[in-house]
Amino acid sequence: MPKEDYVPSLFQLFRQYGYDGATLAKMSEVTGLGKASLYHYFPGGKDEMVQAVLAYMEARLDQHVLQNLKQPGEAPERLQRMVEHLQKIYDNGNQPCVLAILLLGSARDIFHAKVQELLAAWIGAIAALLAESGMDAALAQQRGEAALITIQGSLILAQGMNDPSLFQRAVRALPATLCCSIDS
Amino acid sequence: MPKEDYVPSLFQLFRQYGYDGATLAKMSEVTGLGKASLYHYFPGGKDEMVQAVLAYMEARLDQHVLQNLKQPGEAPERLQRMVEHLQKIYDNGNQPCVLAILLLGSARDIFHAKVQELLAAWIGAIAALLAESGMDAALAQQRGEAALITIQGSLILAQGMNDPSLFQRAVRALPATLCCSIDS
DNA sequence: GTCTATAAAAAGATAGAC
DNA sequence: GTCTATCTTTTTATAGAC
Repeated sequence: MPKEDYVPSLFQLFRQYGYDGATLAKMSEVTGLGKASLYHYFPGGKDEMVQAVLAYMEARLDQHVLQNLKQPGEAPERLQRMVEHLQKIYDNGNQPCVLAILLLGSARDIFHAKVQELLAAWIGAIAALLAESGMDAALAQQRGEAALITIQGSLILAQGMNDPSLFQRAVRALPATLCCSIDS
Repeated sequence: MPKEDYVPSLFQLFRQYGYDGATLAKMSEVTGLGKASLYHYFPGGKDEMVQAVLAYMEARLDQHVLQNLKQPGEAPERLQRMVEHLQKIYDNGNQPCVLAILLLGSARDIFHAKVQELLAAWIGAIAALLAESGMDAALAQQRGEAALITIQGSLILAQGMNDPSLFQRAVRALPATLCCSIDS
């Protein structure tokens, strides 16, 4: 089996338990591999596994989010497609974001550069879309940041209040809110 | 020394490293106490320390946030006072929220009930303030949730983009946004 | 490639002296 | 109340057989 086959399980594990909480014992459990076999696929150990997980997240973002933002169509429709894919990636608000959990906690320093890169690309793609449809560039950037604030914040709150609908409602409102011409 | 004197150091440690990342060695370091002394103050070990940290967070929320929301005055002014205290608690966006880091990761199940209680009280206080100034109760609740989404999301993004001003701008906009009468 | 076995280090926790 | 010393368990990581 190519090692990519094990990455989705590890992705799920790291988003749920974080860097310190995801032990080799749990990895062994979710992949069905012995500890020694994990080191066969990932000689660098835990850190290399997280890098693979981040690469997997990057690919999902590219395919399912950024690509949709670049498709033809009106801005709200394109944002609408992004929102639909977000629901899948975050299981309708039931699953946390792996970027957030890697930013908080002791692993922050190790992976911060990559996480920042992914967040910046995401924000930039939304800003580009809005600017393309006539919005002022600075405002478009602000709105891109606001979109990520809403996504990350609603995921946290959905976890905290045990209410995934908080995430669903928040992201469903995004297409209209981001394109809205009034106020800051 | 009463054990309360050590809680602020532990609070700082847990918000930075999370449950799994905050080891007894680090606790010993930040408090200046030996491991055995930590168990003298907190016989229940790590979990009891986190509970003390959450109680400390609850007290800060009560004193600095909820109390200000209940003071006399117009709604935007009262929200403004909350925002000023938030800047202190989160060090102008440079420090993460202990509630968020305890929600993400392996400790979620242990402390979820308490974290949910604190989030709910916070949301409820904002909703009560808005309802008091004439807003529809359901909308006020939505706005309270939106406020927490913005706070938590902007803290995540401030960490991720290494830009505390993301938090500062987001929370400074809150008083006007929450009281705004248009749209949803 | 996958396993068993094992080593080495770190973490959580306790006993008992002072 | 604080410490040193110690113990137990967990975690990370590797060696080597199949």
